[in-house]
Amino acid sequence: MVARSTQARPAGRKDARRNYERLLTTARTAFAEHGVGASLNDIARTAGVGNVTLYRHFPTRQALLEALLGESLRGLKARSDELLASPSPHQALATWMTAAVEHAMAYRGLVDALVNSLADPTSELHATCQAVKAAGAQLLTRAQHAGTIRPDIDASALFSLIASAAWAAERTPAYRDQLLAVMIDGLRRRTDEPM
Amino acid sequence: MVARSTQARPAGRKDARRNYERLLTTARTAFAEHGVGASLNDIARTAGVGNVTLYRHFPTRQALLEALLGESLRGLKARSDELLASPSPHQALATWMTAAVEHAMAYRGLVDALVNSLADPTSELHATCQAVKAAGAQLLTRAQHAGTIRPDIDASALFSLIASAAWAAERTPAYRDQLLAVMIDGLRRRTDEPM
DNA sequence: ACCTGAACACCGTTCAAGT
DNA sequence: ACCTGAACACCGTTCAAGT
Repeated sequence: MVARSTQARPAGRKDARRNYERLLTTARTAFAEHGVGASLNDIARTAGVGNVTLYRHFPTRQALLEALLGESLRGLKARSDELLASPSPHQALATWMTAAVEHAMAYRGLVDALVNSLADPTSELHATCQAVKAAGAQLLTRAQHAGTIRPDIDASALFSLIASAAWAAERTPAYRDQLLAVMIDGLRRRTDEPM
Repeated sequence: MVARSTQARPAGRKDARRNYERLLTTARTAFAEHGVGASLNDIARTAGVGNVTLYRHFPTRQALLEALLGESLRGLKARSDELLASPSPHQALATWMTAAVEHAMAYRGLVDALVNSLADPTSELHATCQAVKAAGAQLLTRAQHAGTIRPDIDASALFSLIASAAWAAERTPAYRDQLLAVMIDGLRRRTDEPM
């Protein structure tokens, strides 16, 4: 298990640390306003920093996202651990899926970045997304073992489902709960064939 | 009902018509290769045409997409009409949803464009997407009337669901059928509460 | 009427220097 | 060590002219 901390706040020169923090807070507001596609040059400019300084600290956009969201996303693992102790495996999975969708909607366009990074081992977000997927896998297999969730679904399919819900909910927020309800219901193991 | 034909092939000067056709075929292969985000300047260049010529024929990227896909997308309306005559309202909806997902996956990134255009009345794709949504609505309400589909879903939610399936399937094609199966199953009206 | 090449303001990325 | 401003090759869009 290679769970090394990605919280690598630089401990070097004082101005370097100051620039690092300024970039993070500027990026946070820029992403919140313009989505994850916000101009990086713009972020550097409003942070009062040369653009190359931004690139040195965060070589890619995904590195910046990891620095901003890694901690929160890794919180989904802790949430999963908690829920594993709850009485209803089915309800635990549903609750966690809802939380995961919320996390993936932190910024406009974020879901795309998350899904892309899961498919790209060189992405700085890759390990984080894999951890989220693994956290979901625990709850999924427990619910499958309990017999309430269809057994043909694997962790990757669950991740895709959550991502697609977040993607749609980002565009039509009014339908967020309904879309999630449909998907969670669709995961239920079929016991009847009435139609 | 404002269903005027959008097949407005220009009937003016001969070179204008030739450029129009060249742009269409070039755009088709460019979108197929690079997704709907393909460079428009590049398309004009390889079509052997000035970039402004492209913009005159197709003021926006969505206008180009409409010219390329409008006919095929409007085919979903015809398909819906056919399926309205089929014996099983439930199966008819499921079949049409599958077809709609396939249509939305014609080019990489297309689903995004379709969903955006549905929310934007000024888009050249707007009317086409609304027609698709309306086609789905017919099958939806028939199935709801038959009692097999949950009654709280409306046409917009169905469109969101189809779009999200297409979005996810574009990234993880191996799960396409499974994601669709989950969603279609989730639309089923709940008759039991076993859990 | 319809066309084209060049310009414009952007983008992410990389350069050559500065202290 | 760490920084910056300027350059590079792109993008979509618009310009001033051409025939």
